[in-house]
Amino acid sequence: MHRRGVWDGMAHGLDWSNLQYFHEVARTGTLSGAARRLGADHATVGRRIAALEHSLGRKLFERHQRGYSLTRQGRRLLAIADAMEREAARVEAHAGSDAVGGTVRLSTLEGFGNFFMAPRIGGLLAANPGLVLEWLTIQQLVALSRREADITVTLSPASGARFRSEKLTDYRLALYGAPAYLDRHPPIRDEADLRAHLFTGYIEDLVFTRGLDYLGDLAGGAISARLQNSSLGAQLAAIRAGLCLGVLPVFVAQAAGEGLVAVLGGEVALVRSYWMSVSEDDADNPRVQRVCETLRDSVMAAGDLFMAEP
Amino acid sequence: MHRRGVWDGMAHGLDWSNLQYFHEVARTGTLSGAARRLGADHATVGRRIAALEHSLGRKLFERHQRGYSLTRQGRRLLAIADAMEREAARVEAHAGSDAVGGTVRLSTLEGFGNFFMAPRIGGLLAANPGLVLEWLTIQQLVALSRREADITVTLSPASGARFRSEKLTDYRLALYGAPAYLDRHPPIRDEADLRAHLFTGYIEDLVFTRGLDYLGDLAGGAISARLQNSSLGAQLAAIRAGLCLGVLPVFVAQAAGEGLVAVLGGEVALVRSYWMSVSEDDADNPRVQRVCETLRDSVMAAGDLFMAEP
DNA sequence: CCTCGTCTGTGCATCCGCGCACAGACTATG
DNA sequence: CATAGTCTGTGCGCGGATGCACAGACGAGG
Repeated sequence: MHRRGVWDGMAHGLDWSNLQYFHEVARTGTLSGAARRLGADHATVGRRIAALEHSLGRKLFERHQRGYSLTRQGRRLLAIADAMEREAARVEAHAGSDAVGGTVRLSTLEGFGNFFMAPRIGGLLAANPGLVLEWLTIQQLVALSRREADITVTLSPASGARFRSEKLTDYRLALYGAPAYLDRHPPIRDEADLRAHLFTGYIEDLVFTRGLDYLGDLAGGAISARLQNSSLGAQLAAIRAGLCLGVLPVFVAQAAGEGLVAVLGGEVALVRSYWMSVSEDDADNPRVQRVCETLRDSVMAAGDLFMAEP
Repeated sequence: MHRRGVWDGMAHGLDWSNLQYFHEVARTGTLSGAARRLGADHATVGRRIAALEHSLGRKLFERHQRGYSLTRQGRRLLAIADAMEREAARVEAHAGSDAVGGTVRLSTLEGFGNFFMAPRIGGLLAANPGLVLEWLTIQQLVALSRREADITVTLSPASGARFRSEKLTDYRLALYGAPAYLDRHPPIRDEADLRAHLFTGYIEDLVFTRGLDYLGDLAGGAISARLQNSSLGAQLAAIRAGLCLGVLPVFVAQAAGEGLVAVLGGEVALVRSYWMSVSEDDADNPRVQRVCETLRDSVMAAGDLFMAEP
């Protein structure tokens, strides 16, 4: 068995160092400049770029006499490398702060957080004067690390044994449109009629969280969204303004008030679930428990709001 | 000059490879397991973990006879490494898709996107039947790479010469509360009265986008938010529900309709700006231009909505 | 108790990636 | 035209990181 060489790539996945080199070359535009910043030789940088291109099977740079310039595919990769760089920068920044005083960090999906929980969180703050709540509203695109927050609410239980997960509730989704939109179009009688319509939905490429690809479940998957937005709030706004149809949780539509009509009421029946997860380490922290209880109790008190008929 | 060694760390920043090794050890819990997955020897993995700890000056793992377990500081680092891992995974996933047919990717801040532009985007889609719009609603926490989208709307012009930026408009912000909240509390006559109140705002740690730290500008910086949320929509919901006070763009408050009263109307006068940036490469793409025009025209047509008095 | 399988930790010889040095090409400045 | 300062690309010799082998410790299972 021979040793692993640069050109073999790694056994599993790629070498993050090469991405780091790539990022620096893309930033500075030259091998030499990147080499200076990395504390390495330009020859080394060139070799690692070549290795990365080889392992991806793609040309990332246009070799030019005066430097390197990104190809189209390189530009796409740079967006990702940028994101990694941003994370890496946090290592040094956050290294000192050990955080935590009276703060609890909670992360929830947009629908549950903004349209259900936000108006109901007052009691918790009133009853606990020392408590500061840091609340991340996450969109489907950022499958945020569960370690980033003390408590997370997501669509599926946390994998791995380091977390305790419990189901909060199931909830129903339905297809909605605005009266103005429905008046302008012929009546919709069955799923087949849907194909002629304009839809909004999540951005397909970015759907990490499994279970948010609603439209695929409709009309045999023949529907796709021409207006794709990462935010539920934007989708709601577009539907209410009468631009298009879209799938919404029933409780979100109710919270939004007037201006929404369920299309094909009974036929389109989607159900998803909210799960609450808390890290094993924090499970017995009283503050964290307090917040968990509030979430649980609020869902309980809401009765059948989540499973209501549209 | 001697060569750079593992123990020296890098000249600038840390070695991403070491983070990759760290991530794998944290995941598997053993050096040997990580080594197998990485296609390396357990001795190598152990040395690199030691090097990372040395360069950070922190102990990341508890050495145990049966494996490695994370320390408290290691757990914090893992959250970051997880995020990097997630990005790295996209490299291989996205490597194939070269995207782009008739799609344009747009990213906007939540206020501008969800509360202004979303209801006004219908004409663009109607006039361009082939166009698919991928629309990222970004929150303040994710200072998303501008390369991630074809067009971005942010609070400041893009730095660097690779982008063309233009100012869309200034906009005004004011302090709002719900009638129910204001009725329950003594009248607010000047900024000093604000100190007794409960506020919502962005998560302080995560404010990357400069210019979203509204509360710091009020009452001499003596105010801080006990309810911190990364999403404007959630803050709006909390304010409307009468839980607290908060700063909102005036046009957002107007779009939200009833249930909001401006506090200290004239005195609290905050102004920010929206900038639209487009990559140099895409500037002459007709589809991209079409979307840019729509944004420009919509803002223009809105008249003084953005600078309206509360 | 013994054996097997797993884990970490540590010398040691080896080899591969590294920095170095130099060549060739282009630009800017005078 | 000449010179100085960039840049990339390519051999070459070297040394440090790597894989290997082995020791020691622990748990499971017969």
